[in-house]
Amino acid sequence: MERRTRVRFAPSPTGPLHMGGVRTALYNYLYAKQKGGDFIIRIEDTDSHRFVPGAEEYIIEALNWCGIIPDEGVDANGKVVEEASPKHPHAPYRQSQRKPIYRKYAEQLIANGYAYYAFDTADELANARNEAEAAKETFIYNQTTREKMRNSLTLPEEEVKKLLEETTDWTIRFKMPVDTVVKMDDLIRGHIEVNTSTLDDKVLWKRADELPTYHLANIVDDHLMEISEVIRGEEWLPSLPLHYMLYKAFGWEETMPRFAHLSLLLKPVGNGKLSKRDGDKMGFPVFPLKWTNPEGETSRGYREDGYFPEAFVNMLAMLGWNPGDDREMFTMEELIAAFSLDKVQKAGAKFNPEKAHWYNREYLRLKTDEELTDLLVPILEEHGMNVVDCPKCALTAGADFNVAGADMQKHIFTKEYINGVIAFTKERATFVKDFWDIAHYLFVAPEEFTQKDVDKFWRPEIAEKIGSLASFIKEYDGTWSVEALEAALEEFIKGNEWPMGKVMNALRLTLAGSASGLGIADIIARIGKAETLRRIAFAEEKLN
RNA sequence: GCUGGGUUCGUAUAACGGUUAGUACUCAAGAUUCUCAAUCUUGCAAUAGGAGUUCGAUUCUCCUACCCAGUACCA
Repeated sequence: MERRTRVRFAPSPTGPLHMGGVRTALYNYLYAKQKGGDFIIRIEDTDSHRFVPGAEEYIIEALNWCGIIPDEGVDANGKVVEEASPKHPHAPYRQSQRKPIYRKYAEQLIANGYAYYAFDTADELANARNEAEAAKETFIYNQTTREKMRNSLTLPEEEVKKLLEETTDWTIRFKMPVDTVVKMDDLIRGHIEVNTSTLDDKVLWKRADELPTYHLANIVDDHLMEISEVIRGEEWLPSLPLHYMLYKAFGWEETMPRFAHLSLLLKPVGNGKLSKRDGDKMGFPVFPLKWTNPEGETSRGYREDGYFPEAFVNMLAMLGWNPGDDREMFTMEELIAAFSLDKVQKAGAKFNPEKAHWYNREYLRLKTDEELTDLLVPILEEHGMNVVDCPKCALTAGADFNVAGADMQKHIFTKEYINGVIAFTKERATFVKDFWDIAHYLFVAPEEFTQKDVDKFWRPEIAEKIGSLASFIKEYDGTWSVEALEAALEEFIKGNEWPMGKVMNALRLTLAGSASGLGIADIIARIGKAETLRRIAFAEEKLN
């Protein structure tokens, strides 16, 4: 029997989506798209105490930034769907709004002997745990202890009835069978067996807020929404037997989804899973987008740090999955075509920030100069630069453009100029914002000079030569191009039998403020003759 | 503690039971250049340990060690 592929990503809106969560969503999405199926978003907000404002919106925006677009559960405006429609037949997709659905399923379990009412208060349970702890044991609410607790299995029928009507803090618990081996299959991990005697009687439904717990809501909704595969984090593996038992108790074994448990993302060094703390300490984001929590604390995001979404997604996809060959660069389309659950790694993957950088650099090189120009313009404007589309448009009245298209005095630059800067500095950058650090002196003249380089290169015997060099540049009337200038400078310096390296470094110091950086001819060709002479004069005055 | 999962260079990973255990990132050296990057070349570096099955084990089985998760009226 052919079953339509329907998978879901079911986050809990208790905070920003962690990059591990993004990976889970991504794998679900890739799987669904490859099979021509549906990728559904469902919000699991059954814990009324842990709701965080803005978290749901954040999650959807983050997935959207990554290009992980849901087919169902979220509408075109990025809102979680509340009203059923042909495209979203299972609305609402927020579990808190599905509240009325769950109780009858819990009651059905009781009617069939798979669950029972439990009247133990939070205090009673806490006491039982403390006592067990004192005796160096772990309290577990299961077949060995439920006989001693207050529930519908131990209390007289009359009292149960009374408590159900008169109290509001009871729960419905699953009655875990004794000594039964649950045989499970995981798409990634293979066959797993667990004995039910090691499991406890999980709470399925709470009278206090009339909401189900994760386990009940999850099974009921996956069934109702006709989910074919559940791809989720490894933290759920221990509850898989319970979920199998629930499908069986409901009589839904025939349509039970297949399960795949993904390993966790681990911290780059040391042991343990990746946490926000690691990111702060080592200088990388753990969230896709910047997040400000209700207390006002902010966490950096990949987007705000300057990562391209394609690079972020590509990097994430390769953490714990491989295509079976040596390819490393994948578009979303290529990922969809190549993805396979049996190539997903069983062990947890340590996140490597350096590889993330590498991916961004590769994607930056793939962008055209024009695309990068558009991305760089806002950054230049933040630094006080003015960017115009063309030398002749209205805005540029009064500007005096050099041959490269820049007015260095008024800080007005044409897009063509920026384009040219990007073209020859592209392979030095990892992020778009790097262009400023790499080439800021192609926009503004240096006012300070690196002391270390001054000490090393601004020696009297060299400094005196810079003056003659300035005269040479002033008199130069050849082609104003990188190649011609480079040849002319070399000929002049070598012709005078001056030390090439020392003179050039001293010259770069005057032009760029530092001895290391872009090629001399590259700088001069772009800033123009007037600006070159001005900078040399300024440096001579300041350094001599 | 108990239950479950996991273990190939520093990291991510490849290898029908038969390879000099491959690739990428990082790192190092060399080439190149006016410097710094970039680029190119080369290099460093791994099957957790022990038994067993087999002609042969990274691959299959068991034990040990270590790591991770779960052990909530949280998801």
